[in-house]
Amino acid sequence: MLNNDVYKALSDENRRKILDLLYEKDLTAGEIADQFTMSKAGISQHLTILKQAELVYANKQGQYVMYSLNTTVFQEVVRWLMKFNKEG
Amino acid sequence: MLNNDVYKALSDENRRKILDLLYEKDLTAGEIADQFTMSKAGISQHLTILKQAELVYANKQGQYVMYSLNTTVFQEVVRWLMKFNKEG
DNA sequence: TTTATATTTAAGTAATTACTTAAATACTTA
DNA sequence: TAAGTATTTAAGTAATTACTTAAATATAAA
Repeated sequence: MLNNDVYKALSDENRRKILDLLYEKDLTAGEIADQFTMSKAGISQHLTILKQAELVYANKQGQYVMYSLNTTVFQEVVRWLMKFNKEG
Repeated sequence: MLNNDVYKALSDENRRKILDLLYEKDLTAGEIADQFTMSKAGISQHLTILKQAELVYANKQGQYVMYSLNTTVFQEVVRWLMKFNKEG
């Protein structure tokens, strides 16, 4: 995991929205795409970036790919940001 | 403050390094630039992006501009990230 | 007031990013 | 096996980003 990949992944509004959706529940690529006006291919590319940053897991289930959050990487970002935060 | 500006600002490695430097102590634009191989103009542009995201303050002191952290905005980012964090 | 120093702004450019559509791949079901 | 559905990959493009150098602005000091 490259630290830079995580911040780059988080820098896109659509990708942050994907994370918000996955926070509610696990979703297939198609279910995620349904929440956007963008093409499925575009969403697939965003999912690849999130996967590479290790912010999400992808599990093939038959012809579907189920996406879920990988919460472990968020910690590192929070840890770095927390040091700037008055409230610790 | 636009939320998106903050994530965009944090997505660049050089800008994160600037924040790390300012965490140690307040610095003038020139002192910051001295820590990089990049041109002073390039650093000035990065500082503008950090200012716009309200991650730093800029205070003119004579011919110098003293930069310092604005810690308040970090909180919002931490708050969003924390929800994804098991330990949050 | 001239000269030097600090910083920003402007203009241009190369690289990267976020998309698109079309084609390919993988699986399911008739 | 053929056809349908889900997803990814490829190829192309427009917009954005991160830089550069040169010029402009502001202050300080000779």
